[in-house]
Amino acid sequence: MARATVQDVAKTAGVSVGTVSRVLNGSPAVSASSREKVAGAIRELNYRPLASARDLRRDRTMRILALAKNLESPVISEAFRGVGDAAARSGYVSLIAPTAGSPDREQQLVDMLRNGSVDGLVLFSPTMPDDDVEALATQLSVVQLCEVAESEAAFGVSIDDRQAARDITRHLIGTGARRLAMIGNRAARSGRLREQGFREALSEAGLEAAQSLFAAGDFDFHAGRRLTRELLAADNLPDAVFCGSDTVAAGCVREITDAGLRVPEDVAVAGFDDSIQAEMCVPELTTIRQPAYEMGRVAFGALLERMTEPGVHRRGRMFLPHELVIRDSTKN
Amino acid sequence: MARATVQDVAKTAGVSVGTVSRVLNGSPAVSASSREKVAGAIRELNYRPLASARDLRRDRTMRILALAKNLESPVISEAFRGVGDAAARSGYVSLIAPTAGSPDREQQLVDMLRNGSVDGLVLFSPTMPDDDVEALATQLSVVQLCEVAESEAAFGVSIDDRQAARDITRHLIGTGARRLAMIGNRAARSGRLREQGFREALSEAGLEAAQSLFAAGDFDFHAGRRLTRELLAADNLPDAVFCGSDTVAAGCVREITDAGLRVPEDVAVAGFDDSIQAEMCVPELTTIRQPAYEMGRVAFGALLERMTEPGVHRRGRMFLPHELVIRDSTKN
DNA sequence: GGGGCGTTTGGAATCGATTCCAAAAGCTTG
DNA sequence: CAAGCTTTTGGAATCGATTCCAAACGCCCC
Repeated sequence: MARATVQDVAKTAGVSVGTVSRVLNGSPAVSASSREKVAGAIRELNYRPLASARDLRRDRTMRILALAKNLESPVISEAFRGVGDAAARSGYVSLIAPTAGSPDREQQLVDMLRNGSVDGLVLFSPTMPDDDVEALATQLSVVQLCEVAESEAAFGVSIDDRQAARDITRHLIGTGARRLAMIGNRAARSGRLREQGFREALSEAGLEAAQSLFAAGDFDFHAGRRLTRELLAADNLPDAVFCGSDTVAAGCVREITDAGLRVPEDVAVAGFDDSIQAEMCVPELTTIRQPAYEMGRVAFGALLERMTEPGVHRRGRMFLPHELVIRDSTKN
Repeated sequence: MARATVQDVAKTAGVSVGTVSRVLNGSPAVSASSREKVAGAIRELNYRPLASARDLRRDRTMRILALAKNLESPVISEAFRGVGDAAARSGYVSLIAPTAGSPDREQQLVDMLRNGSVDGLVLFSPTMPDDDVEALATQLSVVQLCEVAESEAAFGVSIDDRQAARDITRHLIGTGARRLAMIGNRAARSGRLREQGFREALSEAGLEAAQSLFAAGDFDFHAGRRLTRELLAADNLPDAVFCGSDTVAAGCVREITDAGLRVPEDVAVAGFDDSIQAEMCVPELTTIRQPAYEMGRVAFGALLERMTEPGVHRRGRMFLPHELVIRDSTKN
C-alpha cells in the first residue's frame, strides 16, 4: 500500500482536494459535515501530508538547524535546549548536526539552508571564516551562538567572554595569587577573548603572565592534564591557573593533585562555563556561569525575527550577563 | 533578488531546463559546451536546486533523523558520531533531535519520518511504548540503538546489557565483595536488563542484594549522590556498589569519600559505559566499555539496508561485544 | 549527397499540497 | 418567491526539479 495522497483522501471522503486541504489547514470555510467526512478518510487511510510537497508550495519548512562542532559540551547541549524549547513554542522543529570539525561536513550542512531544507541556522562553533559567516548572514537567516564572528553584518548572542575572564582573573588575584598561568584555546573565538580578558586583568594589577599554554587539538580533560604537566615541569610554579573550560580545569586539578600538590593551597584553579564538571571535580571549581539556556532562547528569538520579518536585520552582538561562581578550588 | 530556479539558469545559459537538470545530476548525455554554459549560469546566478522540489520529485530526501532523550550522555554522542560518519559515507545527512523526555516532542519528530521529511529514523531512547515502536518499524525505516524494545518486528543494536552487568558484578564478587548494592535506572530498558544481570550474578554466588535503589527522575551525578546517601544511612553498609552509569558512579564515589570512607578499600564502586567520567573520577572507575561508535555505524548500516532494499526487513536484536575495564575503584 | 546511426536537445508531464477564482448552495428578507 | 447575501465547494494553476519521449543534430560511410 503506497502512501495516500490528498487526492485519495478527497475521493474517499467524496469531496474535492481543495476541501481536504482546507480541513488540513484548519480553514474556517468548511462545513462541519465535510470536516467530519475528511477527518474520517484521513484516519481510514492513515494519511499524512507529504512534507516536500507542502514545503515546496508554502516556500518554508518550519524547521531550523543548529550546527555545532560536537555535542559533548554541556554549554552547547544546554543552549540547544533553549533553542529547541523556544522553537517548539513557535511551531518550529529544531534539529542539530555536529560538524566534527570537518569543513566539508560543515559546508554540506550549511547547504541545507541554501537549498531550503531548513528556514534558519544557528551557528554554534563554526570553523567557517568570519567572511563566510558574514556573507551567509547577509543573505539568509543565520544567528551565531556563543562563538561570534567579528562582523557587523551578522548577529550573535554570547556572554562577554573578555569581561568574564577579567572578572575571574581579578578574583584569583584578589585571593593573593601573583604568578598566574592560563590554559587556553586559541582555536576558538571565545578562547581568544578570554585570553585578552586574562591579560587585561593582569596588567591592571601590574602583573605578567607566568605561563600561557594553548591546546593544539581538542580542548578536553586530557588536554588539560597534558598542558598542566608542562606547566608543572617549568621553573616557576604558578600559584593560580585560569582554564578556558571546566573540563580542562578538571584535568588541571587532577594533574596538580597527582603531583602531590594541594588545590587551592598550593595552586588555585579556575574553570569556565559552570557545567556539571565543575561540581564533579574535587575540590569543586570556581568558574563563570554562562546562561546557556537563556542564550539559546534569545538566539532563536532573533532567528525567528530574521525569518519572518524580511525588513528587519539585526546586527552585531548581544551580551547576556555571566556570573562568577566561587567554589573551593580558589578559596583562600 | 529572489531565488534563482532551474528556469532562470536555463534562460541565462541559453539551453532547456532538461539540459540544466542533466548537468546538475551528472548525466553523461550532455555536450561539453552545454555543460560549461550551464555551469557558468549556475555560478553567475548563485543557483542551488531547491530541496523540497527535488525531494518531491525523487521521493526521498537523503536525510535521516536520530532521536535521543538528551545529548549529554557520552555514549549517545559517540554513537551518533558513528551514525553520522557512516551516513556521510553513503551520501546521507544525519540530523539529531532531543526529545527532552516529552512525548509530544517525540511524536512531532517521529512525524518527520511519517511525512517524509526524512528517509529513516534512529531511535536512541524513546519514551515510546514498545508497541508503537513495533508498529512504526513494520511500516517505515527505523532502527533502535542502545535501548531496544522487546519486539520481534523491529531491529536494534546494543551490547548485551544483562551479560555485561553480570560480568562486572562477578568481578566485584571476585574481589571479595559480599554485601553488594546497586543503583539502577528502571526507567530505561537497558537499566532493567542490567538489574537482571546484577541479580543473576548474585544468585550464582549464593548471595542476596544488600540494597537496590532506583532513580526516580534523572539518572545523573546528583541522583548518584542522593541515592548513595540513602545507601549509607541504612544499617548494613555495602562493601560494593554497582551503578548503572559512570556519571552516577562518580556521584556515588563522591558521597562515599565525603563520608570519610575509602574507595575501594571500604566500598568498591563500579560504573557503566566507560565514558570520560570514568577517567575523571578519583579513583578512576571500573566500568563496562560500550563500543558506541561502532554501534552507531552498524545501526546506520541496517537502516540503509532497510531504506534501500524494500524486500529485506531485518528483525530482532544485534549484540556488539562489550568489555570489562578494571580500574582503581574496585582493585583489591 | 543521402541513408542510418548514435548523441544531444527541447519540452511536456509529473510529483503532492495549497490557493485562488468562480460557481453552487444555503440563507435571509422584503 | 425572487433578489441579494454569505457560506461552502470544485477545480485549475502553481511551486521547482526531474524524466521521458520525440525530434533535431552531427557524423560516418557508402
